[in-house]
Amino acid sequence: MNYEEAKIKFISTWGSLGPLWGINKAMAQIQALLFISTQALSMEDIMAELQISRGNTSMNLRQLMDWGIVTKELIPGERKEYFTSEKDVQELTRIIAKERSRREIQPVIKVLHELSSIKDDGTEKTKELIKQTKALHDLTLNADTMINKLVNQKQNWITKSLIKLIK
Amino acid sequence: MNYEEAKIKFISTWGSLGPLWGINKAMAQIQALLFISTQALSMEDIMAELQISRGNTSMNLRQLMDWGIVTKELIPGERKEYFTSEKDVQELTRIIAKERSRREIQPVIKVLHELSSIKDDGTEKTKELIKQTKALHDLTLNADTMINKLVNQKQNWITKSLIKLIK
DNA sequence: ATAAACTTTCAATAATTATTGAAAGTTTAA
DNA sequence: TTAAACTTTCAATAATTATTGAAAGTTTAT
Repeated sequence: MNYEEAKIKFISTWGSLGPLWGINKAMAQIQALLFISTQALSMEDIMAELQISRGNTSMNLRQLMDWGIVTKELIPGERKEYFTSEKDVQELTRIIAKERSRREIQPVIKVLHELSSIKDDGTEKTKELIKQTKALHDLTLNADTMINKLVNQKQNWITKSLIKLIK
Repeated sequence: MNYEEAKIKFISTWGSLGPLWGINKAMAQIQALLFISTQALSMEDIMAELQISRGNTSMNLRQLMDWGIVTKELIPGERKEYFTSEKDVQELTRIIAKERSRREIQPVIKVLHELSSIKDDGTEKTKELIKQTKALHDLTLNADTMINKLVNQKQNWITKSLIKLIK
């Protein structure tokens, strides 16, 4: 496998993994392309490389910038805007975990808490609802807290954690 | 908020969370319904409660059974099949984590490993590709290993882990 | 102020994914 | 063996989500 083949395979694999961490295919592919690029790329470059439209490129770049994964880079003397991706995988992980926690997990925790606090009318079904939503609330809250703790330790978090846990 | 309102809210909230852990809305809703139900439900019951078609119900129940989250329960003297969900959130977490690791994370790890092993032709771009796919490979592998370790400790895994990590 | 170089927006369209419902299939009881 | 009770399958359709491309917007140089 040569460089070009490997690059294509990387972009398509990483793109298909996108939905797993909650971003769409094009967005993941743009990020993948920038992630392995040795220099900042213009919108034209990205469009040409991924064969996607200008509008699509623009919108997805915007989203990636909102997430803080991609940044604009202005090259002196150049009119075009150039883009680069965060290159440190640890930092990438931190950003994604934090964003997903905020956007998706927190609201669910709130609802589960609310539901587990409804008035117990003494019926079996109400007791079950309270019990189970409470269990999910505790689990979700704990998992979220743990992920954030792990992810906020900037250095070698996974390695460190593994050593502590597995030993 | 009374029981009925709480039930509806729970099912819809949990349903919307489905995509986050990789299952579709109807599937998540069926699981949610069974999760808080005090007895096993028939296909008719599920269809009526969630207002979804027979085919949809059948297909999604099948998938949930494939995942090992829902089990058939045959009630003596009854012709219909009845369904129940795993009720223990820890066990639920273990099943989901294991399945997702197997179906989605493992294949990506394999590809990343393959890509990080291409021949270094000495060019900067190839070096960068190798370096970055290797970094992602290591991260993904470590994260996956850690999740599986955590999730296989059957008892109080999150609590235990938190104590170790935060202290 | 004007025009060239560039980016963003968004209505239209395409692609994907979920859902339906009726026909085909299966199981059980008599 | 037959028929009733039930489940599964799958082609058609609906709903959702992603993508395009051209018009509108913005910035910069002169």
